Amino acid sequence: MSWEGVYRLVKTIPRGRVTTYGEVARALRLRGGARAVGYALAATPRGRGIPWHRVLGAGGKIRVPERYAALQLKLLETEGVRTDGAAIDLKRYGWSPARKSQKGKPARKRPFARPSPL
DNA sequence: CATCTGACGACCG
DNA sequence: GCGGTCGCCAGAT
Repeated sequence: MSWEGVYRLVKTIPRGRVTTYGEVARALRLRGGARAVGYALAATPRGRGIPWHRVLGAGGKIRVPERYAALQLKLLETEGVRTDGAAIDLKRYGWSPARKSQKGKPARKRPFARPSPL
């Protein structure tokens, strides 16, 4: 219920791109921080087309329990996202969610968004 | 109402 | 680079 915001945002992550728990938390201004996003995704309702696999831990590390890790990698590879050894390269595939309208600061350029290699 | 249960991340030794 | 601490929240039992 209260995780709706998280699910909505996660659904906007483009195919072939990934973001992190931290990014999602900051975009939504969640008090619980990245942890809250983790809680939300842990309870992701199935069958709603929520691309939970596009959310990674800080540094692009896979952060799902063992039983889902292989599936997540498979889904990502299906979208053209290759793992760079221990983690996904955020410089390559990282995507920043649009933040909730800030006051003064007009969304400065993040060092994140980079042209997709696809 | 009390507890338990998890997909985090910054920081420190 | 690895392991521990700490802040944090909704839902199920």
